[in-house]
Amino acid sequence: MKYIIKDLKIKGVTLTPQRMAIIEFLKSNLNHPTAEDIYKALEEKYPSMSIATVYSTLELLKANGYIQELSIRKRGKACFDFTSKNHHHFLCLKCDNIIDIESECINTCPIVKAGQLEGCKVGEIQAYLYGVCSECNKNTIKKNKNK
Amino acid sequence: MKYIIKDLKIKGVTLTPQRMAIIEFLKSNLNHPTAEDIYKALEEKYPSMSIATVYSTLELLKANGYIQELSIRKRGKACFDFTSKNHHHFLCLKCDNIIDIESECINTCPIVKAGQLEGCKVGEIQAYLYGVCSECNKNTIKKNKNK
DNA sequence: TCTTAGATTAAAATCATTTCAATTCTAAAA
DNA sequence: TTTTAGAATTGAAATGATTTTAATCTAAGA
Ligand SMILES: [Mn+2]
Ligand SMILES: [Mn+2]
Ligand SMILES: [Zn+2]
Ligand SMILES: [Zn+2]
Repeated sequence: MKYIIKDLKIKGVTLTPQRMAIIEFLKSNLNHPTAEDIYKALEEKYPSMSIATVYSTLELLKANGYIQELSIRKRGKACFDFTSKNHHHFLCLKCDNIIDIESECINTCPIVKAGQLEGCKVGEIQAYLYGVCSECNKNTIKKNKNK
Repeated sequence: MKYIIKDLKIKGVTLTPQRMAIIEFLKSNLNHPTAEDIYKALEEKYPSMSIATVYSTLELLKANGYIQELSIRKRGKACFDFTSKNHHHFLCLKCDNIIDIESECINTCPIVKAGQLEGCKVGEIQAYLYGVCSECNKNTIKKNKNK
């Protein structure tokens, strides 16, 4: 974790209290928070912080490869993932929770290696699955029983 | 193609000229147009058409499973795909073109079948790849040679 | 013809994100 | 330590995609 701080310093990035707080928050909240989530969580401790700072810091962290931005919510807010590791995501359309899915699938995906993308340089990959999570499924079953 | 018209009629959906035009446009423009693309393309023939009609028709078609909505552009416009077939998408970050990638990968993806999603009901799957397309790569090479 | 539900429209509203100009902070030089 | 220039932060305004609203239109049935 500390390596980010060191790393950013080496790159000449100024580590302001606001940036530190945002990094700290992301580090301990791996549940894919939105910019607003971060802003609201920090406003008690940093009442003067602006949402613009949150966005610019997220941009900075993304540009340096520390976080990933997900556009899993169609027409909704972006959310952020404090990792550079490739993995899938599942969005529950009932409770809006996002579940991480670890998988080699993406990296070993035959498409990326050969096939329809000759000549293309592939950087980022995001796979989004949509449905109803097990928790919400349980609740649905309960409700049906009560009828 | 005609089956959609028939299908929608059976479902009791009114097929207005606007809706027909939008369906027709989507049918012959499989390059993932945005709502605005559709609106602009049709405004000559239907000068009175509203962008709200485009959005509501897209919603209707999506709800009935005729089109897919892609959120591949982070913080950008949604775009639409006149197919229910599952496939990947590649977005070129230089020219903004989207390339279709056919693949069994998604359906046969081991994650979906077993693993971390027990109890979850998975509906839609979208995989987005980001990078530079072969065309844009060529241009980059040319530019470098001229230096 | 009259009625009614649904569809369309233009305009206003919403909401996430970005931009802007003014102010404040940081870090390095003097 | 003081100065200073550049970078970061702030609050507010602007932007842009999408949604909502209220009025109007249209087609089918009574
Ligand atoms: Mn994740
Ligand atoms: Mn496609
Ligand atoms: Zn759920
Ligand atoms: Zn390209």
